[in-house]
Amino acid sequence: MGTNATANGSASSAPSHELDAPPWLRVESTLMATAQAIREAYDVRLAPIGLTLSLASLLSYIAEFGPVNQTRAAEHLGQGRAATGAQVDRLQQLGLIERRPDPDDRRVWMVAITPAGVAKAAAVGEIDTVLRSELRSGITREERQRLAAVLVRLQSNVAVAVHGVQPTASPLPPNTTIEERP
Amino acid sequence: MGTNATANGSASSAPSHELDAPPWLRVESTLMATAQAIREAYDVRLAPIGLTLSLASLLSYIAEFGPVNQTRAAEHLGQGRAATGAQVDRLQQLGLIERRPDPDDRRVWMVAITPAGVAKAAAVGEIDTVLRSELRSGITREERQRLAAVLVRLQSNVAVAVHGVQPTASPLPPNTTIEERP
DNA sequence: GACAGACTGTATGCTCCCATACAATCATGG
DNA sequence: CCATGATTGTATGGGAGCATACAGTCTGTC
Repeated sequence: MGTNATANGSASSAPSHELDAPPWLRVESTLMATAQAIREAYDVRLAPIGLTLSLASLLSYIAEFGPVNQTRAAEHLGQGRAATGAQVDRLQQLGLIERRPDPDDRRVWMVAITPAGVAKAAAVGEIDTVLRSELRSGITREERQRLAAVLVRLQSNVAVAVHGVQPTASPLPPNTTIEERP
Repeated sequence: MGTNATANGSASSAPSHELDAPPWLRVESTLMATAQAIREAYDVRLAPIGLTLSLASLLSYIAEFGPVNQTRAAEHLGQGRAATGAQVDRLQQLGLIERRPDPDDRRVWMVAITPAGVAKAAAVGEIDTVLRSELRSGITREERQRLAAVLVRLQSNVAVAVHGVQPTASPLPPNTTIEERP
């Protein structure tokens, strides 16, 4: 889980309990806990309309960028094709998207949004706007920008640490958007 | 996945492709992607010694804070008891920890570290130190502190958004440690 | 034109976690 | 004492994702 408190102040038991935590992972730990908490918050807010964060993300993508094939969508979402295929199945069962054959390529399914999907996507957009504004309360825009910059730097360092060099034009660089609009 | 590039510069296809991304989720998206990348980096680095991030985290906790029961460990790691139990099983199979009956309470298993576990925990510590220093390259300490502060604020906002009020002394506030040592 | 290679979507097995339900055990009020 | 409630650890079913393997299809080269 991730809904940890912010600073549990005065625990009742040990006094020097504040800074024990895992002996390693400090900022990194906070970062990962925060990410999970955000994911959870989105899931909670999206549950009333019957979606999860990943499904809503896929739906929004299809709603905005016309019919696409699944590989494109998977790359954009930074997932594998298998996972995306399963998500497409579910969205299709919900009647929010539909698969159309590509006349030019009999292998691919073009995934397109339905009218019901358009409505759902609008609802997702509203929920996102509201939640995001709540999450950003008390955080200035400059802070967000600095945060994003450090995060990007961190991602770059991760890429170097894992793959040796940062992937220049790799097939999966979608989520790297940085804040630039209010 | 999370090993996204930092800024994919000039894609070959569309020119205005840089800032499209998911129409919602901006800083939040970057945050979550970064967290996943970090988790992956730890998993990659820990794989040679046969551990995963969650297992290593549990092992380190047991190594540092003597024998504990599983519920305590689960709370500290911010997980459920079931997941922790499974992890304890695996660490026990690896001979890194052992379960001892609690003489005062026949329900509980006190989880204690073994000599092999001590050695493994030391290896984990080394890996963590090295990787963390790599991840922090090019990021000043002040930036990290600001980052942590914003993250804590974000977590607080999430708690408010999800639970209405931030959990004051909830039973799971462990990961919230903030950077304070080099 | 035919064939080796690349690509799309899917199926399978694996990992990791949660949420619920459950048996065993403690703790407390009568 | 003993019945009721709480707590510990576990079993089970589910969700979500990955990596691999696979069949069907396109594409480039000879």
